[in-house]
Amino acid sequence: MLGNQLTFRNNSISAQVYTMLKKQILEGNLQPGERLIVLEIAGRFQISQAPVREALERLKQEGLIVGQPNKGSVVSNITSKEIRDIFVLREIIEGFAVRESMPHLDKDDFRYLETLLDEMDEAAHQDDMLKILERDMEFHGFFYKRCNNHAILELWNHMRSKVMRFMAISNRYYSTQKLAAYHRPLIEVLKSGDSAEAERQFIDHMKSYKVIHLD
Amino acid sequence: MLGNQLTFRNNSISAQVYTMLKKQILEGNLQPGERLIVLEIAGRFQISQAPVREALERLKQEGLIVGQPNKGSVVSNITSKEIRDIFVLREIIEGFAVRESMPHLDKDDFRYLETLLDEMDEAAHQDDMLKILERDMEFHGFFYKRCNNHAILELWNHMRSKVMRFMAISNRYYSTQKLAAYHRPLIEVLKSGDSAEAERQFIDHMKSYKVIHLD
DNA sequence: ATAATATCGATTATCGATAATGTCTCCCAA
DNA sequence: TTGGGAGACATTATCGATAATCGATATTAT
Repeated sequence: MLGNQLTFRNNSISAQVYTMLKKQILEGNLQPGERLIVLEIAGRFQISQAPVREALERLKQEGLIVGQPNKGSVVSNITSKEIRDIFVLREIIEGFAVRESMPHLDKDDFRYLETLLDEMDEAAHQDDMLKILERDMEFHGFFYKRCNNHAILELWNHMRSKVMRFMAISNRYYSTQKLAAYHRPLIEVLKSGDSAEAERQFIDHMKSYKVIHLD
Repeated sequence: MLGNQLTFRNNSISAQVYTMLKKQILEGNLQPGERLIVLEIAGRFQISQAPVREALERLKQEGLIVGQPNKGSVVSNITSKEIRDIFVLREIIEGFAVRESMPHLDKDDFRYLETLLDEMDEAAHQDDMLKILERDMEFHGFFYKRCNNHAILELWNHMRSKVMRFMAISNRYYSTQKLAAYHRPLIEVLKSGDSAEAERQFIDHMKSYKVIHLD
């Protein structure tokens, strides 16, 4: 089920377990409802329970797994209501993030964003759903990083896991072929410098996401 | 330093340690920079390291403590930039939360909010700073709970720890005597049912907080 | 037959000990 | 004088074992 091996390079064992489990969950290899049993995981990687417990604790905090005391953990389910809530929140926040970051954007930034879209197209060509998603997250995350508000960046990191996971689970892959194309106009309006219009377009973009993924 | 005893009632040991440490941090009894040493805490409560480590892990996730690997944990510092960021975020979110919850408010809700303000006044009379803060958080939290958006509620819970902690640490207690009075007009506008005006007033309220606490 | 209780297997929660890591001091040599 | 390395110490990270808990099933009493 989890084929990978731990590499034991720089990080602590618990960090490696955490990273590996998170990856499996985000990519949908570990399905909602699937149980995560401490001794079993520890046995598979030839490690003791402690680091596994620590990794699970972190995942629990992030909401990727849930568990009642003395009853173990399962990969959490993610309802479309939850995702809808997140998209509503994004509508509110992302406009702000774009507006705030715009004044600081330069040519390199635009080039970077365009690179992301190119890679998205490339990934679409290879039907690499995960890569498409990652680039999409990176594109939007860019503004959260640049809006100079740590609370908002933190919020984004939290939302991102859930959004990625939902997209990876829900098999609504249609339209991801055209995802890059949907984004290109956004770069244009950013270049124009009209921040009110940019904010409006990002919000519309957000709304169309909701339609694509939730209706 | 930590006088309390664990009660060993319903909850797991780790949950009790977590609750107790969190309380100490939020109330400012554990100051930023203070070290949290696993063996020392375990020794004080006559328990082993495991539950302490688990509690610290949770606090770390919440941002109440920070620590580098192999170097232990200290109570995190909280900068006024961070708080400012949070207040900016609240300005954006709280208006929405109020607007969304307004249609569902009834007489009991208004009464409840008024009770909170009464208790706030009472606490001010007793110079019970902590109680004032708790009621303030409860007042604002009310709308996050009622806006029917789980992501926003979660966000609030996260912000709340930091706000409470900052207020408990910063010794800017002035004006808390009048805090309830500042809130009463908000209830009036809620009763009026004019949601655009309510949103506006809550945002203003937010802005005046910023002034009070950060300038 | 049914309800209450005892037992069992699986798993988590907790324990106490050992290994690994980082920090500090002190000593010595360049 | 100073820089750097050997230890000593403090602390975390990891370990493997035991205790506590849960759900299911078997057993007993009525």
